[in-house]
Amino acid sequence: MTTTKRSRQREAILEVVQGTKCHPTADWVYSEVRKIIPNISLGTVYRNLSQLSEKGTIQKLHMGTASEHFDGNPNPHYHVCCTQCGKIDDIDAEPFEKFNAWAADMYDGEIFEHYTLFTGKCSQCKSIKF
Amino acid sequence: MTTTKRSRQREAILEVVQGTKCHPTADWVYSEVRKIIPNISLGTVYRNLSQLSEKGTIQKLHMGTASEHFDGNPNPHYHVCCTQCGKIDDIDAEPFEKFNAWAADMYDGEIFEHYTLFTGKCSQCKSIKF
DNA sequence: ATAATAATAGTAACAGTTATCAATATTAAA
DNA sequence: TTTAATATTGATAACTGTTACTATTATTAT
Repeated sequence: MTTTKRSRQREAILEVVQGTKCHPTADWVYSEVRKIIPNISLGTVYRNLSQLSEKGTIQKLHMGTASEHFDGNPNPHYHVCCTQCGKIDDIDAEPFEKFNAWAADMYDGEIFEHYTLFTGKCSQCKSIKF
Repeated sequence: MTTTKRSRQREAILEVVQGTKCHPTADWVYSEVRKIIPNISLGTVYRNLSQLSEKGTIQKLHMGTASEHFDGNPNPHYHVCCTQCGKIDDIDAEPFEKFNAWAADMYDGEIFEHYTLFTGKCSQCKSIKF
């Protein structure tokens, strides 16, 4: 098992991901990190985002879109995608375990976990009169 | 709004998707449809799978993998991905509406729907002794 | 200091998908 | 039935997000 060496790039990437609630894509992280390390390469961003999510420091989120999103909060929690503005909000709550039990009841195999994405309307969009 | 003309290609594609429970990718559909129409092009398969899922005849499933999967059953239902063999099983049940209510309770916006993928072990893998 | 090697920048390659376009097939109307 | 209009096709190029490659640089343990 290969040891890990620190790098200023990885630390900057982690800071960017942990410093936002926007659940960014690799490209967004790249453009932000370049403000700190202008000549960082996109490959480095991808490499470190993968490494960090494999280590469990951050999360990789599959939003059903072309590109992956990342979340600086490694704890399992749900997300709501606003159908109006596209914003991804957190729902900070423990996993809804009853759901697994409910599914297991209708499935002849075993159920381990569930990955859920909610759609909805965020509070800002909700309050816009039109 | 542009009208639709029948095509033997689209009908073959639909038959293939409706004729399997394996939740195939475009590539799998392509290789199957070629048994019926050997010179069909991959672009045609993609084009029709998109069109059919936009029309609501089939479903496009985001499995969090590189390629999209399709489901000949257009009715909303859940899926379980076996962590051992990768098979995607159906759970034929109505959406678990309580889940939306539960989420709405902790969210200051509105909740419309949820998309869930379960992980687990399918019945075949479950029965294998090792 | 030095040696070992993890990480980098830069770039090419890759996979899945979408776009382009001339030729073909389907449909509605004459 | 021809004809005209146009949706669809096969073939292929282009595009996007991501990963792989490689020589160079940075980090760490000795």
